[in-house]
Amino acid sequence: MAQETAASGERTRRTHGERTRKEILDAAVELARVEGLEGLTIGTLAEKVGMSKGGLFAHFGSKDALQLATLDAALEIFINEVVVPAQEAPPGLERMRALSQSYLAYVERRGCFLTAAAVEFDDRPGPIRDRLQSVIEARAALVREAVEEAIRAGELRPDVDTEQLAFEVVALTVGANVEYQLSKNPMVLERVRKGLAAKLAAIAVPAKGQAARAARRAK
Amino acid sequence: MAQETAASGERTRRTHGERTRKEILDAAVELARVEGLEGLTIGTLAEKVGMSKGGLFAHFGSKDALQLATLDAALEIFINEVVVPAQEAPPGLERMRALSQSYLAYVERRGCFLTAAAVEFDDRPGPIRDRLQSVIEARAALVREAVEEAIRAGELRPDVDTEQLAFEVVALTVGANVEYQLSKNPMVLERVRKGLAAKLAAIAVPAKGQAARAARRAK
DNA sequence: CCTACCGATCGGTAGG
DNA sequence: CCTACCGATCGGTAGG
Repeated sequence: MAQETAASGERTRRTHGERTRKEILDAAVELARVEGLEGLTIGTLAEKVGMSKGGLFAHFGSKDALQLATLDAALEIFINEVVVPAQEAPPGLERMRALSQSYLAYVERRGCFLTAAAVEFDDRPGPIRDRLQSVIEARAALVREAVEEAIRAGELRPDVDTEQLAFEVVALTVGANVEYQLSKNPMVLERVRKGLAAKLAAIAVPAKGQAARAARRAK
Repeated sequence: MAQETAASGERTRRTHGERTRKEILDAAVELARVEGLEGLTIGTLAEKVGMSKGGLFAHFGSKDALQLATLDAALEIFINEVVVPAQEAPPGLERMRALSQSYLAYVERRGCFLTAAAVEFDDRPGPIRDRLQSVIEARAALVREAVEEAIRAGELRPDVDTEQLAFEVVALTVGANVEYQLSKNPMVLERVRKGLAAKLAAIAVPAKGQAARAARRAK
């Protein structure tokens, strides 16, 4: 999925250009993580990658384009570190758990760029806000799918409110991210894990012996 | 609690100075809600309140001081709109519900300034970050107290993990705030309310008839 | 990709 | 509280 061999004729030139762009965007993501996408500055970024302002500017054409490209680069990291690893887990309950685990590991390593950008741009109409809205909707859909798979697989009760559960899982982890970034208290991460585990256990279809009782209780 | 009659001798002059400062800070909070505390600018703020840059600057002495004063003004609003109304509810489970309700109403009206500032400053060491950390700790303590009161009043099971429950309530509402600010989808607020209600119901000491069964189940 | 520049705005100062 | 100013930096342009 990741490997795609290009015709080697043009390779050198294009590879160079794309590497430069990638290096710029890696630095931009790192800078924006601290300063925000609005605080991201062409001058500071140029200095960080050892390039002139004009030279760097030529890569993007406007600050808006730089911000969008930076957001996309951050989303690529999100996908690589959160979504892809979870996709390797079997669909259903296990994938739900894998998604939460990989998200929390990502939060612990670098903080959730998506959350930071959403809070920064929720009052700034424009292409960045639009993109964030659709990405956040896509994330919710991803979790909903995992919930639906778990129901189809008979791992979660069929009467589970899919949207509601997906919402709670996302909100809990996002809220934990906010608190963790400020406090860096590892207990925060432990508490989300514990809370999520308890929540899933409470609505899981119980194993063998308890099944009859559970069915009666659920009516 | 809100009314305090001052000696009327100096009233005019002092009242004027404080009203000006209050007007400035009200405008600052409004501006910072959109632009962030870092995006808050002395020039823009001066223009908004119809004052010269120099004149406004003299009120605070530095941008840092202006940011801190703005944060404090926003916290005062938070206390007035979220904490105080909930304090009028009887301690325990009802106060927990009142806290969530007033917080969600505040979120619906204006968005949570605390969350926005926390996300903006979680990577910026300094007095603002320090203040945010202590305020967020104070908020957690407030919720924990309400949980403990509910346990003492016999409304929640005595084996409830106080810290864990307080964490989950706060994280869920904060996560919902993030999503709501971006989507403005009223369903988000409904889902938090539903999620919180279900969570509390699940650990509440059940009324009369169910008490024995619940006790056996909890073991 | 560079240098050299533009007008605008930044936080802050001085003098009144 | 004002005017007038400071050096630095902003996003962006031009010409190479």
